[in-house]
Amino acid sequence: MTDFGDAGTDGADGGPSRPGRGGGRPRASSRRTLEDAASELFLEQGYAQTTIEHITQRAGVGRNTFFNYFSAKSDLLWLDVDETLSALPSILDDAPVGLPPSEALAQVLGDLAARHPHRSVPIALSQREPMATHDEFLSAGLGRFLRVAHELAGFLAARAPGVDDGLVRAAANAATAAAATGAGTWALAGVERGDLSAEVLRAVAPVCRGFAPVLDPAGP
Amino acid sequence: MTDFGDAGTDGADGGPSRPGRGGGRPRASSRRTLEDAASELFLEQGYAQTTIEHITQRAGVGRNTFFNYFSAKSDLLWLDVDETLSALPSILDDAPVGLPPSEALAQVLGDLAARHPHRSVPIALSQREPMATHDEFLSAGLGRFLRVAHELAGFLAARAPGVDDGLVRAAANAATAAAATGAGTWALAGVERGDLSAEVLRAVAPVCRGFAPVLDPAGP
DNA sequence: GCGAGTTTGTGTACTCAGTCCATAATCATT
DNA sequence: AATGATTATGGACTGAGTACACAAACTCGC
Repeated sequence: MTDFGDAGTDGADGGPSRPGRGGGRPRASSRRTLEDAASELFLEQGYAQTTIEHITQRAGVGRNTFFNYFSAKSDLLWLDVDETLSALPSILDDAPVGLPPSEALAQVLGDLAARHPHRSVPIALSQREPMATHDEFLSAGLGRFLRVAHELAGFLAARAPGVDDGLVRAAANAATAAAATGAGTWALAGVERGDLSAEVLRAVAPVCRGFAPVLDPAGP
Repeated sequence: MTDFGDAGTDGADGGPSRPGRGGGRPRASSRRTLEDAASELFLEQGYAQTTIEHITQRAGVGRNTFFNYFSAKSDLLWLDVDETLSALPSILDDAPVGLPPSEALAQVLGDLAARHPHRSVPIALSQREPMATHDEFLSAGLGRFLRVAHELAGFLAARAPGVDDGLVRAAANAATAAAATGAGTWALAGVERGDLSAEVLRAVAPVCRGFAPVLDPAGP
């Protein structure tokens, strides 16, 4: 359950707090090493069969070091997703102010999807069959879902003042659910998947259309 | 992670499989006892501080008996919710066939909410502050969300043949998210909350309106 | 160089959820 | 009774996550 705000757009760091960089023992370049070891092991034997000890052994570090870089095993399932999601705040800032809220909502989610690296399907989904609907997968997924929805709700509340708070949150949650659905169908579409952004927009558009009369100030 | 199909509309049983009832050691009426013990303890000391051993000790049964009735500690957070959700299949069956799919979707969710006992706020939400966004809460919540959404998607797919499967799932997921949002605001609305069904419909209606042009056969 | 402060790595020990398995208890049926 | 089915229970185990103390490695000021 990392904060997904620390994934960094460049792959430089992440992991323990490194505020001013004032000295101290240097990292053993462990985070990337751990990610790679975990990816290998998940491919070889599956997520459930891979223990944290396995991962740290292959990475050549102690077991506790794992928790210096990740707060849960399930974080490993969403590595690329977290990096993409970390861009959400800046995308929200960049959204043009002239746009009606319902359209801005769709555009923001489309832009976020466009930022995702092509062909990068999260391990969570490649490991979906063996783990079915098991707890870690679900917990980690909903945690991310709620964070996105919460940020969107704040965005909408600022752009659509005066609108009932319950409806704002309903719009944010429904849009997030639709976006996640679109991303899911894209990820599971096999080798020749199309554009992630297009798929997300296709799923989100009806939701935004439906909430337009509620969110937007005055219809045309 | 019980199947939430076994909660039974009458409070009779639930727990281990009891297909034909052909004899065998009778239950020590433990399920209800466990529920009560857990509720007391959660109120007294909070969810996180209450271990399964505490619950079973107060209930006067062995620790393993707990897992005869619940598959996870987090099941205790959603007791009434599970009972309400178990009515979904029959509600789906009873939905009038003449209705356009988008309207049937809204009606089904409203009917489901209407079935929920008044004033019954799930423990999950009363324990929300102390446990914040902790894993068990999230995992259990998303599991239930996905089951509802999956059933709705099947319902919609049958009622709206020919519609793209991705859009059907997007509609089901978005509607479920909106419904859950409505239920959440209702539950957190304090002492004088209004009608759950009305709150759910208010949140779901825009989603269904938005998906109407996609789902319904031929607009007027 | 040398110590002070800081950050990361790591070993030990612990709690607790959840699983597995063997066995005892209690019923209905024959 | 003997049998079969079902539930209760105890013991042993795995593995995630936490807490804590301490060692290792670096920077900076002196």
